[in-house]
Amino acid sequence: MNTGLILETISRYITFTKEESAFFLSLLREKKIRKKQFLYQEGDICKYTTFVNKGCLRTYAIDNSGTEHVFQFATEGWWIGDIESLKNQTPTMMNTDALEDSEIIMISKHDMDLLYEKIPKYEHYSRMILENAYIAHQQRILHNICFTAAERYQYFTEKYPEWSARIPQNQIASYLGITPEFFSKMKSQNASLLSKGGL
Amino acid sequence: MNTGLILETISRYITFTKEESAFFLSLLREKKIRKKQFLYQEGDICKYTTFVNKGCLRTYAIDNSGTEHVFQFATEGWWIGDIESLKNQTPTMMNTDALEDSEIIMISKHDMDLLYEKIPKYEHYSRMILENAYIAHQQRILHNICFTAAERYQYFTEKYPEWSARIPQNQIASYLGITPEFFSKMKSQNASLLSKGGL
DNA sequence: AAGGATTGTTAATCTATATTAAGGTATTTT
DNA sequence: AAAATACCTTAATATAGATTAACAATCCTT
Repeated sequence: MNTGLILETISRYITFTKEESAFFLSLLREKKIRKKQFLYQEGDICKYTTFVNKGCLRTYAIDNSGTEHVFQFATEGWWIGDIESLKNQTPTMMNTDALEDSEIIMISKHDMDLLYEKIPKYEHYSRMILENAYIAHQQRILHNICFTAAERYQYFTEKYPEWSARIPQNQIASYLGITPEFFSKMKSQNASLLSKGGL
Repeated sequence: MNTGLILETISRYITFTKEESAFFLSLLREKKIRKKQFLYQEGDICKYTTFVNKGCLRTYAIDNSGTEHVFQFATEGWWIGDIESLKNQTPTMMNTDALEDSEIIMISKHDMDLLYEKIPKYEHYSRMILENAYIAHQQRILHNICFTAAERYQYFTEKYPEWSARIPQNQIASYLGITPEFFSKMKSQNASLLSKGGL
């Protein structure tokens, strides 16, 4: 198993001793998941939190009329999972699947709790990344409330240039809360504005 | 200072020893804040996290055209604050003010860090309430994406019946992401649907 | 390399919600 | 208790973005 990325990611916040590191590594399970394959489907109870080692996953919800809405993406170095389902062991309302052939590392809820118990530092790590995730959500809510679709799109490309190039447009449109048709229209309007020297 | 509520709130997750409790209490500062008074304004760097002992506060952002958008409410027993500004010591993009004459308890960022250091348990408490806040945000994002205004309103009244009765409609409309005019229309349509036996 | 599936574009029409404007009721403040 | 402010409602009109539909351009897969 390739554990370089996950250890490096964590080491940005906390430093494991040799023993702690070994214990941590003993809890990891690797998994490969093919493009389009599901990791979780609506109704499942999430037992694992997931770290992406390679590839790209997404979670999305389906509304009453059957339309998919992307909640989050995760590429190399990102954690993904429905914290609500994981924390409360309730059925998730979301689907998680792979947008590319991917390689993931999973830790079970049980082992996470063990981790918090044995390595209190890990609680600190969790708080740090939770704070970051909370902040990202806060911004997303504010943007959905305060910005137009074009403004949200611009922010997205600036914040996630790599995703902007890597992830299909219809998926990004869904994340931004607009239809692929409108996304396309918006892009071409932006382009014509630019060519006319607008802005 | 009335510290009953804050101690009870925390005791739902962790148990302080006598000494820990005394240390914790030594870090609190009480403040009274009148209706309409600001606690923070856009551009301020938030130095304190805030617990509401009595009354009601709100945070809101102002968009490019000058419209206010409520991000969160907090009544008795709730924490309120811009975690981003507090964590990174960057200027906040939001305003926090009181909707009613209120009584709050504040802890400085410095003292919070002290708390995490001296009482590692408190890190656990923070992770727990952060997880809850994260989950609430996740739901709000999904609802904004998947639901109509009427559905969001219904969910709000079910989840926060007390707020629904206590907080002015124009503020709730803002929280839901709609205008007070549309809120009013929506309500009367719901009422007429009900009176005709619909649903 | 052909055929199907997936992804992206364009354009016409539609709809949920915004905007504007006006008047009505509470609730503070003086 | 008058005046001022805050809050709520109704209705006409406007608009950002959705929906539908048709067609290109990719990309997988055999």
